Amino acid sequence: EAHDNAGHLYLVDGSGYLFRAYHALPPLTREDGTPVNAVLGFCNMIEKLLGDLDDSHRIDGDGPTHMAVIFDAGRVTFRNEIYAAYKANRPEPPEDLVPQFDLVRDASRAFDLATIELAGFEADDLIASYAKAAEARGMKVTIVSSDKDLMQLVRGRIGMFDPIKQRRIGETEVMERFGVAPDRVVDVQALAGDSTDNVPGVPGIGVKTAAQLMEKYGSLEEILAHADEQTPKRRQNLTEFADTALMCRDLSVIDVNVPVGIDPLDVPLITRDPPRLAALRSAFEEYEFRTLARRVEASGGGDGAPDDPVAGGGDARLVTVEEDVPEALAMSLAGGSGAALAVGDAYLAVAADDGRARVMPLLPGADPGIAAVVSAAPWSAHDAKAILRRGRIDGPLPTHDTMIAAYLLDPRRRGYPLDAIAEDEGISFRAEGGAAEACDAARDAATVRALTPLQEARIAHEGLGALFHDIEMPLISVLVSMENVGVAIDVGRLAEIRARVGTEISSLTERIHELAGGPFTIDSPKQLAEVLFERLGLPAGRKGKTGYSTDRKVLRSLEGAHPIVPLIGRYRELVKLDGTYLAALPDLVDPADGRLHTTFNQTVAETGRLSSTNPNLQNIPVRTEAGREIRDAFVASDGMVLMSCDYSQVELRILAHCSGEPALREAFAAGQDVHAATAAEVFGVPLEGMPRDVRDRAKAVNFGIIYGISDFGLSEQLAISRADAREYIATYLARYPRVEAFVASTIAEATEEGFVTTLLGRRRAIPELSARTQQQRQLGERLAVNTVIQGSAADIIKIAMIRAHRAIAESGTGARLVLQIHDELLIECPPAEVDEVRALTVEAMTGAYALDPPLAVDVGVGSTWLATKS
DNA sequence: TCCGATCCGTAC
DNA sequence: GACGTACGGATCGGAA
Repeated sequence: EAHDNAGHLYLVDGSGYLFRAYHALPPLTREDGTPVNAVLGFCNMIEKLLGDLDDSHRIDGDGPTHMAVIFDAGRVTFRNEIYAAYKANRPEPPEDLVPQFDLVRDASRAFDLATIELAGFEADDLIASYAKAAEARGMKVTIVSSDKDLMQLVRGRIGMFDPIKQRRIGETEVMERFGVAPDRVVDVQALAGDSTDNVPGVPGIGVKTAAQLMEKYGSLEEILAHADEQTPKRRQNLTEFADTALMCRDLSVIDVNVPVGIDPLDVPLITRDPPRLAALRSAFEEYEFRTLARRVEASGGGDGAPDDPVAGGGDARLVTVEEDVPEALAMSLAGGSGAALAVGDAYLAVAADDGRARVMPLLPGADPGIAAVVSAAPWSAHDAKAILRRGRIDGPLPTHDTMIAAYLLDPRRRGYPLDAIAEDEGISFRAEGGAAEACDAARDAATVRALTPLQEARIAHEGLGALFHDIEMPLISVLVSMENVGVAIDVGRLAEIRARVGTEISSLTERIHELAGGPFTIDSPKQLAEVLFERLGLPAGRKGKTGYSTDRKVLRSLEGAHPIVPLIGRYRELVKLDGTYLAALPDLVDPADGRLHTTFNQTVAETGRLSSTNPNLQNIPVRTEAGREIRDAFVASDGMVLMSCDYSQVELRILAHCSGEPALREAFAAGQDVHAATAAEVFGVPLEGMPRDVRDRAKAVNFGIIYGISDFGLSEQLAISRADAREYIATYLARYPRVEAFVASTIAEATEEGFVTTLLGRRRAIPELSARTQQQRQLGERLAVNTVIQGSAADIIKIAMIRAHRAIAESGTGARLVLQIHDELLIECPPAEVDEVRALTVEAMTGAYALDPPLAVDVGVGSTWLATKS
């Protein structure tokens, strides 16, 4: 505030960066054999830093006024007097790095930067001292380093910049990393240890535990004083390692007043000084850094640094970039036939018909320009959902999305980056006339524009037009809406469950270690196998690539053989819930509205299903009691209820429909329990008084059919012999001959055509069917059958989502779609409107496709997600 | 320090 | 070798 004009000192951790650069770059020598890879890395970093800082200087007036590069000098410092082993495990520097120490100091001076080192002190100490001195003079300080040891210095006007990750580090980032304020980082490190600095820490305590303890007790001393409140093992460790921890903390503290030799504040930063540029250029030429030398030359000439002309590819088409404002952009698009859009971090680009691209700068956060442009004319884009979300809007929809089109044309790809898709179609653009980021956006927009007609033609040719235009494209705005709405979660409830689960995990850990005869990492399958099968002598079962399996099936077979086995099972269950849900979900709550906002991915699953990430809300537990507690923490927002609408047996209904199997269709028509009906058919057991386990076996067979059955898989699932499994399958197919025919014809057709097709025309190529090995071909057969069924179900629920979204919107009710979990739609609804919303959603879902047997939907209402499952 | 492979376990 | 589709956490070991 009062210090606006005091200046801004940048302190570069030269030694830290030199080592990083050395390891990051391949060996590289000058013609005379001198190694220079680390010097090159260093120069590139400084160059980038100065370039970036020019930008920031221009944008917010926060650029550096002073800059110094600090190096370590010598390997022995005053810390070795305190602790002889300090950094003792740090190896001698590699041979080809040593000669670069001097070169890099020269390079630093060539940049005309204050270049500082002092015998007996680490760079960290010098940095801390200068930072403190500058702070006292009211200056801002930025420490340029990736070294976490320096994070303790962050406070007020002192921040960090990580040149590797290119991000600023303030107090918030330090809190994220260590769970405590910067000035307490040393306490956490003393507890958790740090292998790179040979700091041992206290066994069994990592950063997370250390942060929890700090949260509770406030300081290392207090934690040690209250060791008796911990579990026995931890108490012992804390007591035993108390002295080490205290010493380590003292070693880690950077708080030194170094006798300053050169004051960096005496060296103001000059970036565009001609003599400096000349010196720099000659230094680069001496190192034979030709690219850097050329860049200096160019910047000295006064013109902006030109892009590498080769970068865009030899035959790339040229797009000229022009900056514009949203109003003008929207005006120019109005009445036009369509525009291709691309959004980068900072720019929206629009490709026009004349080979030019207009770009407009975007504000951070919601930029109203996006809404203006997408509303002005028909548009297309690559990943339109991302653009709509960037603009915080859910429409108007584009007419074409190149990412989704590419997915429909080939759902087997691992990803759909625009440049890769374009390259496959022989499309290549380069852009000129704007900032690098603007050019990137412009190039993407031009690419989308060129790609669109090619894809449209292919979509039509493959019979994918209806699926694309009537299902996948309209689905985009449904997904945008659902992602924006999010789902409410009771964080307090989660914390309460977590506390309970944590206690049980601790006691399980203790008892397991006791029974094993000593501590080990239970989470490590390798160590667990060693304990179970060697130390305890239990019979080992299956082997994987690296050793004996310890998965649930193996553990179950060991039940009763040793008391440790059930404890491990329970431990696994709770650790899974803790790590995957209880610990992770609260961090992903949006502070703006206290809700979880997942991302639905429309182009990942090869069958056409959606997937959900960040967090994945399609695998929230429901099967075990402990898991259900987590589902119970998903709640309706105030004054609303949750409504869950599930398709009943949708995949088996699709199987019945596609096969035309009368017995199956009749079972559905009669409203029977289809698994029980199957049991009656296959095992000859009367429906009345059907035993649970018989029904369950039939259920497994039904699922087996859907997954593409094999005797091996079914035998594993049911823990029966392969011969018995084979028998089950044979009987099933004999009782349901049309299912057998459907499976056979699906495989035959897939083999013939090379792909399968779902009810709505979605395609998936199955190259496995013409593979060399029988194993691969059998996999192909299973994929063929499963894809038809799972993919058709995916098509149908996507239609249902569009219909339900529209029906809800038109109803004027306050309901809204919240989640899709493959065969379920979760809706948030005002209680007074439950009946209306239930009716219209059921209609939207059952009417999505004329299936025979018809689609059926089960609905549950409750105040939590769990409660909807009556 | 980072990243991929592996193992394991949640969901439908 | 392992009945389908996903996502993600933890460990471990090699590479940068």
